[in-house]
Amino acid sequence: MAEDREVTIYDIAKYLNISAATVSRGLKNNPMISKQTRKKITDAATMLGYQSNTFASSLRSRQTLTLGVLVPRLNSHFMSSVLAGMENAANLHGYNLIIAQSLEDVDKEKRNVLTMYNKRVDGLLISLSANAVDIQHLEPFFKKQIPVVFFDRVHPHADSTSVGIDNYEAAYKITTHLISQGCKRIMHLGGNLLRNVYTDRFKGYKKALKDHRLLFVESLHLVSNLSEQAGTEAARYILDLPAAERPDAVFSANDTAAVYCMLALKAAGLRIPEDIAFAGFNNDPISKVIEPNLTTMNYSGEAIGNTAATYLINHLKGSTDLYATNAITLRADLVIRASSLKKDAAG
Amino acid sequence: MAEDREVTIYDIAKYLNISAATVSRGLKNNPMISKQTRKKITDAATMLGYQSNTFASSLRSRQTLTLGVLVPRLNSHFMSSVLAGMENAANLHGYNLIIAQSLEDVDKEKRNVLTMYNKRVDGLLISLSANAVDIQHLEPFFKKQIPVVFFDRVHPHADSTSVGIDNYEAAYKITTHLISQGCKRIMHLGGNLLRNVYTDRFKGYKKALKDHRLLFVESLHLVSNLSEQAGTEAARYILDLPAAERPDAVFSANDTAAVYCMLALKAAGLRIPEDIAFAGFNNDPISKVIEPNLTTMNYSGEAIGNTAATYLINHLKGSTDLYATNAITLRADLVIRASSLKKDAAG
DNA sequence: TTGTAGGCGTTATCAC
DNA sequence: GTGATAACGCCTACAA
Repeated sequence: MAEDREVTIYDIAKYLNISAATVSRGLKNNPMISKQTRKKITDAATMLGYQSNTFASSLRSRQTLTLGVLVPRLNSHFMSSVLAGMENAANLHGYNLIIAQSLEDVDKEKRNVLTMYNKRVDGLLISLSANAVDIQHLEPFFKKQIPVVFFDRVHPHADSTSVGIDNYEAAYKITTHLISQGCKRIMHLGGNLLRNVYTDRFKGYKKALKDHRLLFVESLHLVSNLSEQAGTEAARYILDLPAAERPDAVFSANDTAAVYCMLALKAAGLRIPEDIAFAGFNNDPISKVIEPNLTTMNYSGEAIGNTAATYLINHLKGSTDLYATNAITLRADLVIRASSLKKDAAG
Repeated sequence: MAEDREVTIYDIAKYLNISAATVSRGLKNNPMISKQTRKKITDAATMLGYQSNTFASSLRSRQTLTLGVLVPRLNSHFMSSVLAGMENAANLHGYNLIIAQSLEDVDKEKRNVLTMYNKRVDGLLISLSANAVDIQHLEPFFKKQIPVVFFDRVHPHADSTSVGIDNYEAAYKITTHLISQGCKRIMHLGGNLLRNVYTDRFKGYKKALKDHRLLFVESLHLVSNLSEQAGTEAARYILDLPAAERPDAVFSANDTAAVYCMLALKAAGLRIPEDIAFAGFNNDPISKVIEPNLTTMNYSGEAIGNTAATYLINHLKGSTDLYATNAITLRADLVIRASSLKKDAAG
């Protein structure tokens, strides 16, 4: 019963007594074909239940209308916002997304890159895994001139563009804000220094200290994966410090670590911001729920995703030269909330 | 300079003075081919920079090693966990994920279904949009016997399987728990009743009321999209109620609405759980950050995603009959936290 | 164990 | 405007 062969343009052609070439053209609304036949074709197509075979088409036309997306982890608030933004942009232009995660593992990242290549994605959107030392594994793409756009965790490369925010400036602003609140011993919870987002935040933090004549203290710089657990451990670390060496503020490179650090310190009886002020990064939903609300850096994951995908697609459509722009920097705004308002709390 | 033609199995064949067929076999580790030639082939492949063309292969072999994933929204904690679980399972078995979101819009969902079909995904994983009345639009898949697995927001269909939790029982447990704490006027913040997850939670809630001789009160049943805003509006609604008609507990069908409702009520001076107890659903990260911590239903999005994808893949590989199982129900556990512990709070 | 030949469904290139 | 024909890169009977 079940007819297994696909309905092809040949079936339509036969049905209408015209050539397959004409059907192919008619289906794509090629203006060379008369309005009449075009209508006949589309009608016959729906009535025969025709559905175009994308990869037969891809094989011939050398484009897949598919973008590869490679992220460290799928399940973070920030990343899912980015994906939502990308999906919107892609969908708008008739592109699809094929998505994989590296789980912060370069080897998996490498395999994924090759898979994307084998699937002949038209372009690649990538945010690097924590421990990727270089971008050697992207060579196949560069060699074949398949456009690559980095987002968030970027890496400079002549044949690509990066989309992100100015992490240096953002961290500088946050740190300066804490200093303006009277904080003098500001701890930094940072991420893996192989990634620009974390080195830049670290540098911005140090520069702000320096500009305000505060000493950078090694023991107040912790590097971790910024997970819930890392936040809790940071709290333990702080509590174990001699009273005189305790920080009077914490600037965390993400909200998760900040919030879990706060929770543990609160449980230990410390008052925030009186005893210790806090600032995070990302404007994650939890930053608006924790008490006191967490001062943080707000920037839109959706905007980053949308921008990166749109830029890539425009390039593919030939309306933009990918290499005209090396970096696209989106805005990030300091959102001041109670967790860092030492002066108000005192007053 | 840039040689634009792809490196194909013919290039390898020519290079080694063997036939393309042998190369094709060798590349797939076909045991018919001698170990020696196999090695020669793979060596030549890497040295020539060969990368297999997936869709040329797909065109011929009629399988894409790609699964379509269709979700209402990408950017929720639950959904991104699901995706992470699916990606793990898919990756493990050599499958890829092509992902799209309907943004709760049936029409977009319909278009996406067709795109997935045109891309000839080997199987479809779908969670329905809020306002999908039927699953007429999945017919192409059913007709062609392409397996479909529903997850979370499911829909009964003879030719598919569903993966989710027992929402009815979960809601029953939650409501019973609130009743056991002495609550008598329990409000329910529910979602769109077209979706099983919300009708089942609603039914479980009503059944628990009935079993404990409590009246179901229409005015204590709100239907919304369960967003932050919906939570805040629910609080407004509660505050506007005459004192005698106010609920003494709220069971929300998700944590987001619960938490934003709590925040607004707290801001208005109500005490939780003394004045009004709370329970949510999902065990979202915010439920552990809000004060008091939110009682909720815990179930793993990753497990759901992983199970759904694994099941689908096993079916594709022929090791499972898709229709042997109509529904896979994963466990969900009540996580009791301070927000619902009226008795403790009183004591 | 390997080679030959034809076809998967579409589109590009010429013709007319 | 439309038609013939040859690719695109790979796989798989069948033959050797």
